[in-house]
Amino acid sequence: MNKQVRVRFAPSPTGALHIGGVRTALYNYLLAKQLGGKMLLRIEDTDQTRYVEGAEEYILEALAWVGITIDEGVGVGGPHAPYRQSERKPMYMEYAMKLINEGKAYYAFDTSEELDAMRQTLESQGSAFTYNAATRTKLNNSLTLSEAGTQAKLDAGEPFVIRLKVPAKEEIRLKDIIRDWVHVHSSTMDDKVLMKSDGMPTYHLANVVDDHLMEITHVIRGEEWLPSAPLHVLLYRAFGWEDTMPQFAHLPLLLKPEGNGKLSKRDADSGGFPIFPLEWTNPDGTKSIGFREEGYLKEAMVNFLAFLGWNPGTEQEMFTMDELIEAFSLERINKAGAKFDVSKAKWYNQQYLKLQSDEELAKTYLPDLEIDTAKKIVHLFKERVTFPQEITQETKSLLTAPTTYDETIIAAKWNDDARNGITAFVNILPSIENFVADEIKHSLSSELEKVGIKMGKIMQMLRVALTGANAGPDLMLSMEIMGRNEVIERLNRALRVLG
RNA sequence: GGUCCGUUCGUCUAGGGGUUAGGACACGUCCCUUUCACGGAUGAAACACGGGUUCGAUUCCCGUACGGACUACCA
Repeated sequence: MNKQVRVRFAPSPTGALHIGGVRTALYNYLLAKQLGGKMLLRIEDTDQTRYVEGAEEYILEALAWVGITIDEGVGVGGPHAPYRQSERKPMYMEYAMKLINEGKAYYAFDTSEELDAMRQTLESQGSAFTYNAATRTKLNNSLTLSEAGTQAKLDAGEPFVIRLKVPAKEEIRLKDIIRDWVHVHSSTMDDKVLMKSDGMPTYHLANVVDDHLMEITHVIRGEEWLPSAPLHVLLYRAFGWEDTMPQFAHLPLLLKPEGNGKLSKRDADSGGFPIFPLEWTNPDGTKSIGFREEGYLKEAMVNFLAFLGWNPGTEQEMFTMDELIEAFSLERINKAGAKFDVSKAKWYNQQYLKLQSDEELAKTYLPDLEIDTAKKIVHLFKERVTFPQEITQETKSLLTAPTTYDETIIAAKWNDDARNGITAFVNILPSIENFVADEIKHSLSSELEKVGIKMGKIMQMLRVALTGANAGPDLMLSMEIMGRNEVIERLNRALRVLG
């Protein structure tokens, strides 16, 4: 009997959640739901200096928007509360002390300035500084100090950090679900800081302790964590938790749409597309656009994101959340980073927009109009736009008489036939019994037949006269929506203006 | 610089020792249509390079190149 699957999404509240973070959360969620497990949300706020007001609320709202529900964690509570690391602060020191007492970690008194200086000089000589077995015997720590000397510093309240004593020569192996075995030699690793001088744990300690305590079975996170994963393995080992260590899956990164490098906010800004799920007000007061506000549907977002780095192996492109839950597998996630190209996201948006009911769209995007009219209009525009709010915009222009007329069409098509045809049409307009598309069309064609003009000859000009534009939705339906009087008015005006 | 990870059409990707290397987006052409869009059809478009292994490598191995991540008392 396998134990229950428990996964976690563990962001830092340092600003708006990046779209890549949403994908990470999604993959976690998909796995949990598929296996009947639990999805946890833990807030990793161990760096008070980077804490940003409102970020946590943002994360919650963003996840809720795309439909990722949290079973346990910040915002919902659970048996392992608290789920905010800052509120778990005392625990971490206890665990760090355990390591110290067992000789697996040690106090270090070197200041960041001293270490920086050392790095600088070594770097200028072309080599790198690593705080590890090779160097720690020459540095200012409880390994080089006498027990009394260490205690004296501690008693004097001198600032210290606690570092992990990484074994000198050992091959660390790590099984990643996506990348298979990864080997790293401990001699290339750092004696990473576990506890900072402010008494807060670093990511590494807090993460391992919490994942263990919260009984996490799968750690699914971005590839940027792969280099420190061996350290985490060492930590599990040091605590004696190796037998219950979670499985790792390091996700490929989201890359810039063009050029090289990791996707960043700058790329999004210059490319004119969002990188955040929701609009975000930066600490300086400026706003960053969000997918939701730009008109992306959550279904499109989820489908698009799921396919960035994963695919079902079939030719099915459209997946609901439930279908994703069913089809998802960590093994089918690929290793290479994916360039983030929004054109596919737009296509998905269009597809999902078409799937929405006319009524639903009418209610949210044309709330001021009478529902039946609104539904007709939605039907007119739904398949021609990418974003739902375009329906509102298009409707506004449909319902507003044109002030200018497309010059090129006028030059090419404004002739006697057009003039006579439209005039004849205007004249029979009042006599159309039922002012609906079919009847309008019927009346128009029979009237044109009488005066001997082919419909195709004047349709373009009729459109320009009515809307000013050279392209647009079905004209008959458009006229039905405008209403008889408006059509007559617009046509008369065009006749007058164009002469 | 060091460590680790990666590399199939422009993009997202399927495939995997013998295939006409498949699909989707974007792009071109055609059809549908009163126009645009939708839809349909169709076209152009890829296995980074060099060595092995093998009867045969895009697929396996090794190098090289290129790309990425990490290299903080940030996560």
